[in-house]
Amino acid sequence: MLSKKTKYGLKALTNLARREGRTPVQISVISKEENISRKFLESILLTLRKNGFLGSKKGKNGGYYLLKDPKDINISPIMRILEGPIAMVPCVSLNFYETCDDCPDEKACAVHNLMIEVRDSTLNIFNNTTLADLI
Amino acid sequence: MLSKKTKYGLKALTNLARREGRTPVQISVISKEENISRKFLESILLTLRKNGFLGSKKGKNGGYYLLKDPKDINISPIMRILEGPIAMVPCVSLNFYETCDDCPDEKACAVHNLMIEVRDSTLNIFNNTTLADLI
DNA sequence: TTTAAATCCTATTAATCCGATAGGAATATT
DNA sequence: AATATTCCTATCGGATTAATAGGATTTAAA
Repeated sequence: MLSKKTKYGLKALTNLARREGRTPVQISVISKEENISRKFLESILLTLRKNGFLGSKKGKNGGYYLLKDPKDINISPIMRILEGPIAMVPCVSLNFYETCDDCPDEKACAVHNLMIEVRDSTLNIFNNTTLADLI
Repeated sequence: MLSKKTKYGLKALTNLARREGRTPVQISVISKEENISRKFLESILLTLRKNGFLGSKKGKNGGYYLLKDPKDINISPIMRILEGPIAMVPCVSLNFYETCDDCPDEKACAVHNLMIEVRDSTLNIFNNTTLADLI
């Protein structure tokens, strides 16, 4: 299941992507438009900014804005920052790999190989989707 | 992320599928072979049996066994019983549908449409995979 | 017929994660 | 100086997860 954090993050990003200019948009504006708890959204936008997906401006007339053109923002890294691993098991994760305690031999594990398939097909979608595609 | 319940359930089922006959196999045997907590596995096998994916025999020499040939056991319904929805958001789930509180219009939701794609590609894999394929 | 071996069933627990909230510090504009 | 905003850290309640406990029930075999 996708966390609300990820869902809200994506919605906020597409909300920004839909706008014409790059003037900062305040949290409260996005919060209202997308029906997202203001405080929760605040923490989400903060992590997106810290990870280089958003710029911000403090103080009056401040807010958040996209740093690049929506068509140049791929969603895979966004998914990884907000949701964590794209893979369904850590032992097939490309960016968050962990061994399994129970598995003596990964290559022989039925679940492992199945989940590689799922990971690849999901990743294929994400890698070919930009914010512009989401609008 | 795939729950351990699902992972263990799939491993237990493939363990049974790998065997020749249909004689009951005891929980403790599977538990040792697959490195799964005995009690936890017990509860998993119980739900699999209650949902028609396994047969069981009580008492001495009892245990669990597959009811059908592994090649006739598709994993999609197993995933749904153990893991719940295959979709990443309830609003695109075929079997566990729920509306979103925040979304005024599903069809216009960027996340919704993206997650339909992911659901379809994942489901395509599950629908075309049987226990026999997992071995 | 007794004993042992197994599943069946319900309840409980400890730990973790998630969504949300609180409250003030820092900063920019007017 | 006043106001509006992001920034930051901390916390909370509830849900979920993985695992455990303990006994009831059933079956096979000695």
